[in-house]
Amino acid sequence: MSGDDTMDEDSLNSLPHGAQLAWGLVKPSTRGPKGELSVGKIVETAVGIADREGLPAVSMNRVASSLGFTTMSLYRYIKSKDDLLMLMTEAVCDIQVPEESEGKGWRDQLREYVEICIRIMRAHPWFTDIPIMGVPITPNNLKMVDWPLRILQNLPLSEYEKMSTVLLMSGYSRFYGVIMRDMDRAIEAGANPDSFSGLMYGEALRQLVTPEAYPALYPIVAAGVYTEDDGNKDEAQNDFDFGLERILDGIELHVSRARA
Amino acid sequence: MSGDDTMDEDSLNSLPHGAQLAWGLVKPSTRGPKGELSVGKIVETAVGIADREGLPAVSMNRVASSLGFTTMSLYRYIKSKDDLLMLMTEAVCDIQVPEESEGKGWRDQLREYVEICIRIMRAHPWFTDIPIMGVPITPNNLKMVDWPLRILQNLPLSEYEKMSTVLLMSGYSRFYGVIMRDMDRAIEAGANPDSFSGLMYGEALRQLVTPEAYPALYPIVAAGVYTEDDGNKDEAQNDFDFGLERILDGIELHVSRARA
DNA sequence: GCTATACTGTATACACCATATACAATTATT
DNA sequence: AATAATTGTATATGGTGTATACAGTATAGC
Repeated sequence: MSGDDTMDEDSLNSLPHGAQLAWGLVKPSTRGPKGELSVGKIVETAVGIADREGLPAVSMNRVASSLGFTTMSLYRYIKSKDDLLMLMTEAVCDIQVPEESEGKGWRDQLREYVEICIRIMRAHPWFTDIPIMGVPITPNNLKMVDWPLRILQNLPLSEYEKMSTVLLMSGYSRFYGVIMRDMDRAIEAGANPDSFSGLMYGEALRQLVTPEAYPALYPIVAAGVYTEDDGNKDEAQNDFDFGLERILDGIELHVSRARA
Repeated sequence: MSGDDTMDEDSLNSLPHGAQLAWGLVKPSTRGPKGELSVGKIVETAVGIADREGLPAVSMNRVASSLGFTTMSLYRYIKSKDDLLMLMTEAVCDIQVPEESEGKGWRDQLREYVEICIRIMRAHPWFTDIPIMGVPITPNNLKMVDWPLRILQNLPLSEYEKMSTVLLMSGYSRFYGVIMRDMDRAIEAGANPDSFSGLMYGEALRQLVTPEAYPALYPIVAAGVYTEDDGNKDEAQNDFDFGLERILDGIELHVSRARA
């Protein structure tokens, strides 16, 4: 009945405009000239700029003029810049979720999940520059929640625990995504020889971090383990794997306890 | 000899100006009128504004006029806004590291570390709005690295593993700091009745998340487990504890393996 | 087919933002 | 007393997101 309809409409309209666009809830208009632009083109252009020049380069003006239009034309398609940012994250999360690879156990599958999360963040270094506004509410982003939940499906965990586990995994991904993004940036800056971008922080810290004030950190800084902006990727990979395996171990332990 | 001195000076000067200030490396000037402002006052004011009105409210103009000065006066003390942000994070990390509480084991101590990290982020919700520019290089922030390293000191882990573990713990803290910050914000917005701030997302998602497209997520959304912006803090606390215990379990397992 | 309507892209304007620069006032050193 | 450094300020520049008003255009209903 129509009462329900309007109620549904209302709750759908309460979504941010970006989310409404992502879900295909915005009806295309028939009257008036058909738009030469499109939400898709705008988002694609914005992602391209962000990929090449970083998130700060993505201004409404920049995106519009890249497309050969004026700034304000974008607002005929997108209500605000926040909506654009939401759609950008949505666009790069349009991945193909692997088939329910029967052979692999949940550990391998979770590793795969984390790996793909991080691949997204490294392919689009601006990704983690966009602050988390809240829980995912757009289709592709929700796929990135549904997928790991499916991996955990047959484990003896409560739904709260499953959700917690997914949060844990995605949090770990995001955190290391940030670290690897920073590392990539440092390497890139290092490749550019005339930007000495503070790779000498290590030397400065070696002077400032005294054994008295920082007894546990001192040997690490002294050994150069702390500031390896030099791009020792293998070590970062080891760090990453180490943490991931600890988390998986912890989950496995919990699962085996629950089974007993 | 003077050659070494200038080299040291150089490496110290390579630090961002904010870090130089934090380490007390900037010599006060003798000539000219003594400043009526001070770096301390500026940072304190900025932190106060951010605490009360959020990070976007912290503009150079706002900070300066709060102190009764003009915008540009701040630049006599601080080179850039980035430096101000760095000093803000430094200021709120000026915590007292607990004594080497002999009674407690490393698990309890790590829990304490995470707890304090999160307390900082909740007391200063803007904290996690500041993007991580790189590895900590200021005194108080380094204390927050030294402390957990000290907790791990006597465990049979390599220095790389210790560093990885600290990264893991601080990453987990930060991730949940973000979640709890968002939750606090949602509650605050909910307390303000005329801002219906999208607490109806749950209803919208219940329409959009179908069992076909999101088989594993569907029951969670349907049960209302997913979107509890309603401020069910206990559940968040459970989620948080659950993840933390899994991580600690994983570390403990690794340690006991290393011991064997 | 005509008209009313809704939509398009644009131009202009506004209120911010960080910060470069020039300047007068002030103070310690020479 | 003269010099030189440092302070706070006023002004200006080039950026940001976006509200608003407007002219042109394509469709819907008559």
